[in-house]
Amino acid sequence: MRVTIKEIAQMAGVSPSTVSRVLSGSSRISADTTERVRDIMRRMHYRPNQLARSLVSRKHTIVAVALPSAAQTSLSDPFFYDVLRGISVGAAREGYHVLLSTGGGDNEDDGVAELMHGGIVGGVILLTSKVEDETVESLLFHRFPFVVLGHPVRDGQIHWVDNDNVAAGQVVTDYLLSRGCKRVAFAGLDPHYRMTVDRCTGYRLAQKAAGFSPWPSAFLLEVPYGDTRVEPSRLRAAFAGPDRPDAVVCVNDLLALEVMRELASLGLRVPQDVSVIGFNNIQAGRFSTPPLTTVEIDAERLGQAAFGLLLRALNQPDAEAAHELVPFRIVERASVR
Amino acid sequence: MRVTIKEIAQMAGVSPSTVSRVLSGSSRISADTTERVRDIMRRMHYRPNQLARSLVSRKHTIVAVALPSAAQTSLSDPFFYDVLRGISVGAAREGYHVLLSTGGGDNEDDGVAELMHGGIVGGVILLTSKVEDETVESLLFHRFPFVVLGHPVRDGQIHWVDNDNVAAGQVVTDYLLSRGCKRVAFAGLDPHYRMTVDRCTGYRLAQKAAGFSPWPSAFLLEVPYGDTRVEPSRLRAAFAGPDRPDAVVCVNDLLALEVMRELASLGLRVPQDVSVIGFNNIQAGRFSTPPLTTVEIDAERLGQAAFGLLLRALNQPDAEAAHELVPFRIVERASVR
DNA sequence: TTGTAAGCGTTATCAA
DNA sequence: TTGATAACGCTTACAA
Repeated sequence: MRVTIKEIAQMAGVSPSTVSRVLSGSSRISADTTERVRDIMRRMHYRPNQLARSLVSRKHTIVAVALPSAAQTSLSDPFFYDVLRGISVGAAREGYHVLLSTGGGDNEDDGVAELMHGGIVGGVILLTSKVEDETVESLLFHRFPFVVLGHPVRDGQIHWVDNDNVAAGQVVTDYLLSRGCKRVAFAGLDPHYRMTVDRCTGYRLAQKAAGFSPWPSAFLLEVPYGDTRVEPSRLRAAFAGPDRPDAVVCVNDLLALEVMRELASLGLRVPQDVSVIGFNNIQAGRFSTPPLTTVEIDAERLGQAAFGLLLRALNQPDAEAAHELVPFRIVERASVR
Repeated sequence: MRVTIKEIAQMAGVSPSTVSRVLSGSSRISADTTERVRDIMRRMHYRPNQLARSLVSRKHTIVAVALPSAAQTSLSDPFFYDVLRGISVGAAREGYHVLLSTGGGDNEDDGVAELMHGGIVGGVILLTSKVEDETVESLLFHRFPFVVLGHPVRDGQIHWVDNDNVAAGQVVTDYLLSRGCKRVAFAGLDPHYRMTVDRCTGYRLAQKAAGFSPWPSAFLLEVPYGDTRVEPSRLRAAFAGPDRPDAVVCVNDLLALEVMRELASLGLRVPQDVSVIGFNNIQAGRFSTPPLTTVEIDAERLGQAAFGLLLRALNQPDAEAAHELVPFRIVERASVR
């Protein structure tokens, strides 16, 4: 049997409420009793029962992280782990616990609804890359604290953290151009996913700003989100003639790695013939040949920032929605000439 | 305000206990009321408060995963992600939630103690690779359900899952020998970590069984657990003379990748001059040059198995300690000749 | 088949 | 500065 507040009270010869006050550091308790109670708590290895505690106080010490419904997908993307680490670090520092929610198996809304009404957690961080309106609407309706990781489409009164993906797309393209590339392709656009759209927008802005006449439409390689490779025939087509691209911006590292592989099989050398750059700075990019130049988006910091905003939302439920942009930086390796 | 069991009861014109019985699917309730109550619950989007529920029933719907104290370390090893995925998948299927515990920052025992006495979780899976006796003793003493992932030193009455690391070391070495390697080195032994010791034992057994006279002691490269590379000078020494190894078994992939890199800088070709094999099958191994031959230890399945055992421990607290060995297999790529 | 009442371990509101 | 007492939302004997 676990030791409870009552037993501590009895042993100390005080009432449970006094013990509770000691626990919460209430000032209006004599130093004497405080001392005595503290001592007994230590000796008995007493820990307050968090369940009982939050049941009555309505303060929660757990926050949930909602992963995209397909646990299989999300938990194999290193990106999510870095984010998760950031969240746990932030949470641990503030005495919070992190609950993993993989979407319950059924639909995602259901998983989040369960979290909201289940009473276990006080708030939730949505990692789901394609935030479904229904989920967000429902969260808002119930005034349940949440933060979205990734710039949502409807970004009115909601907390979110993200990189500035437009800027990132632009910076990356500028970088390529500054290294002498003249014809830059873009791989990985999926119109349904804002992140890919934003990076592509940046790419276009950079191109325009540099005064290039539009590149062939074959340079824009769409890839359904989550797919790890460009359809080979389309890639080959884009890189066929003499007017082929001399660089590719890839929307994530995994895609970039596969593109490099495909390029090699076409007899094109990276970076001599084609420069390649990715996003996310995954571990595998350090070991490829050549090592992949990429953008460090600082997923861990994204996670920490997300937790930070959630904490704020928890403490000041009526504060205005906040946003946070986490800086990124290019990691120069050898896949760009 | 969240809808509670009382309101449902009132709306249905029954008592709270009746609603509770409907909730738990008690048989002794008329089909009529069951129907009516169910209907109202649906319409009101009612969800039982898990906190209140487990407070009184002493049944928990959350299990914890205790990561090694240094969250930084563990959450950057892909192995842990795969394990985590396995655990969440298993948990989700059984209606459980997974709580991440990064060890609270201070010492690890403290984190686990918090979990035990905090009343939030019903059991814990220890991922901590170097299980500290104190933690385990304390868990046992309090009869708190737990499962260790990794074969613990003192494996008496405790649940654990693991690969058969001795067998794995043996199979891997046999594989190398069968491909014509004659002088096999071993990198990554750390006497404090059973996993590395076991794999090394297998390596030795295979060597002996194949009838080789003992290889030079320089072939045994110790590396502190967690370190990602062999000390370069020692590696160079081992691969100096004409009697250098023609193969290396590396205790994990990251180490193998770094060894390959180092070997290249010594002017040795993989696999023509030296064959390299790793463990864990991390993503980066697919993209190295040459792609890394490795052992798939099925971390995800380890995770699922761990949850399975924990579930059993939760339901039958007095059952005997169970162990489970998860099969492994060699993933043949190009780093072995 | 259903209701009443007690209690899970804590906090919070009154009084004292 | 402290102590009763009533919740929090639920389950579960014990009655009816």
